[in-house]
Amino acid sequence: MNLKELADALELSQTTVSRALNGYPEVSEGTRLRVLSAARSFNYRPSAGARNLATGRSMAVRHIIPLSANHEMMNIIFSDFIAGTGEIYAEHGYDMIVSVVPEAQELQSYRDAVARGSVEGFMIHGPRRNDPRLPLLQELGVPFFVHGRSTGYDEPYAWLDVNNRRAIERATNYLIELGHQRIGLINGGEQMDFAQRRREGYVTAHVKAGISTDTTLMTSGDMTEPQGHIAALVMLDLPDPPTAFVASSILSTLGIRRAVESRGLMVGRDISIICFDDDITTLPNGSPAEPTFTASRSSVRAAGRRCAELLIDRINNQHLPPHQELWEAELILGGSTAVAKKDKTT
Amino acid sequence: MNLKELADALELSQTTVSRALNGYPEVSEGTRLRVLSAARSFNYRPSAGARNLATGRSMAVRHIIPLSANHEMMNIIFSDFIAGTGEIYAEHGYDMIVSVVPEAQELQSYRDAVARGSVEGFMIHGPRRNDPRLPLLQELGVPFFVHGRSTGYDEPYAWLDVNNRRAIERATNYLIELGHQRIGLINGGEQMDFAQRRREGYVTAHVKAGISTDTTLMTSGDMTEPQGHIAALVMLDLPDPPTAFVASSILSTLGIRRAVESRGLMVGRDISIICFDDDITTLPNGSPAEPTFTASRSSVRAAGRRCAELLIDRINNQHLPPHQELWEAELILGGSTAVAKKDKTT
DNA sequence: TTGAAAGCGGTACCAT
DNA sequence: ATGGTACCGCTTTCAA
Repeated sequence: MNLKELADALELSQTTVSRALNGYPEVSEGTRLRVLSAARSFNYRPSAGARNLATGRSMAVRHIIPLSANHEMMNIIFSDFIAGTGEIYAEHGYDMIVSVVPEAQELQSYRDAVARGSVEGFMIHGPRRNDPRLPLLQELGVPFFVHGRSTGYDEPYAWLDVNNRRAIERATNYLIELGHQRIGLINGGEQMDFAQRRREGYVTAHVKAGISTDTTLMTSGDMTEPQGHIAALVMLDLPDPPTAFVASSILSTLGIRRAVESRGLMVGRDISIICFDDDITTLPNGSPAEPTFTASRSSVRAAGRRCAELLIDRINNQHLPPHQELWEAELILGGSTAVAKKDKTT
Repeated sequence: MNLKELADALELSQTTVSRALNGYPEVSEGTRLRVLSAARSFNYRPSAGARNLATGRSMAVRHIIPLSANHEMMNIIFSDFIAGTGEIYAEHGYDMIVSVVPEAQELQSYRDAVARGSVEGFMIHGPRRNDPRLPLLQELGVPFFVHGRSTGYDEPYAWLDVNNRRAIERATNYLIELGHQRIGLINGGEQMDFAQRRREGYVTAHVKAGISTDTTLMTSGDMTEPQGHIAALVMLDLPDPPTAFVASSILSTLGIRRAVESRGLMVGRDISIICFDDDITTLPNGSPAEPTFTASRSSVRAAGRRCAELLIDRINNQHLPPHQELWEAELILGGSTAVAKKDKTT
């Protein structure tokens, strides 16, 4: 069923039917009702392609995911983030196109999508320092929204980020206040901007407390269970091992806990852990009432929802200066932190 | 740059340019080369909407993800699966549209997408028993491909599934051969067809070995770390606890391991575990050389790739009978299984 | 081998 | 308040 057929069935012109369907005011209430009910009964939907062509709007946004040896992108966080964005897009009638492309073609994919007019805006995942995508999109003049930030790109652009530096600074500082002096950092891959910021927060807390940092206590990599496990084992076996850990992900944290327990130590008694908790649906941090881990928490799903809203705003208000939003993570007290034991340091 | 402008620049007709670009044979080699090089230098791409309208093909497939209290769909497995499908779609020039919709609107979303002509086919995730999506799509006459199967729907349809029943039967049987008599099943949500099949495999192995099953040793739910942890704790505290576990997910398995260790027991010595391992990128089962857990393994990412290929085949060959493909999981021997201790049963 | 022109299914301007 | 019609940018039939 297309517009012409619907109009014929109603003995009206396509114009009137189109207007009625799209909520134009100049249609009489009577005909509007007739049209609406006929459209419903025929299950009429305007053709996406035709509308796209006629209006120049595709009602679609694109998430381009590079596929590479570096799998940071397609990680466990991704599904919660796009669950959040997808919800909002659907509410606003937008389609979410997820393109998985070889890393070498990543930038060209942006160009192609713009040239084909298949998309009204882009969501940028996992920005790196000096991320080449931002100047490219600026040059292409297409709306985009960044989940995170890219240090080194100084033009104004639209983003939402968690205050990763402060979150980890606070977390680290909390451990320091508990008396910990040797704190291991098990960070995400430091090509990621957020991981850099977290490391800065970790370092800043040390500097402010007058504690020197130790590179043997700082590691980074893909945020997986084995990564946390291996990194923690190495640190625990140092001559002067850490009494606490700060971790970038709850997944790494599961590995850290295993390492701790395998050394006959107990988390929350012998060893403290604070992690960054993205509040992932399938990786809950214990129950809300009783968090397993003390954590700096910020829901990545909520972030997805907000990013999607802001991308849509951006699309509809391209003349406005880009909106930027910084979220503070929440420090959640769980069972994984305790006052440092004094037996080592005294 | 559109076709008309490109044609004008080349002093050719749109027709010829279009033909040259689309590889029609009647264009002379000379003009074809000229056209191709001009298209490249102008970075010309045909408008997606216009082409869609003219050809009736949208070059897009849709994955509809219901959003509900039941979050099984948007789980950690999802990201690897769509990483796989996305790769293939991109290679074939298809867009992957991911729609996240409230559960109540799920079926209507299929109707809408078809009516709007925005899609050439659907990928069906996580089929349940008597899944209403299959008859609906059959009725709509649109190509679809099912990752998994739906018991209770008897028309032929295209699917790819892992032989979940046999995988878990073999896993269970392996434990039985090691002397285990009390084996806990920590299954995924049994509204899912695959979870039902896994339970059948578990039961079958018991029946064949002449061991009676015990409902206190069978549980199901969302496949998360806490689920595995809680379920395993409950079973370990039974008067007659299991000496082994079969788990549906590596995520649950992490929780089981924690429960085991918290009772002062050791995995692979006191307690054996076999899990189903989807070979998730961010949840590797140890290293390939040294798997942490004995597991029944089948890569969900590879499945995604194959499903996408088969969906595209289906779209291009709708007259053919639907292709069906059953994969056998591979039994991987890891460090989590051992001969049952005799102290309890003798 | 090339070109003219009629759609594809809408939207939106200009009339009435 | 309603209708006629010229696009939107491409593909494809028909003619030359």
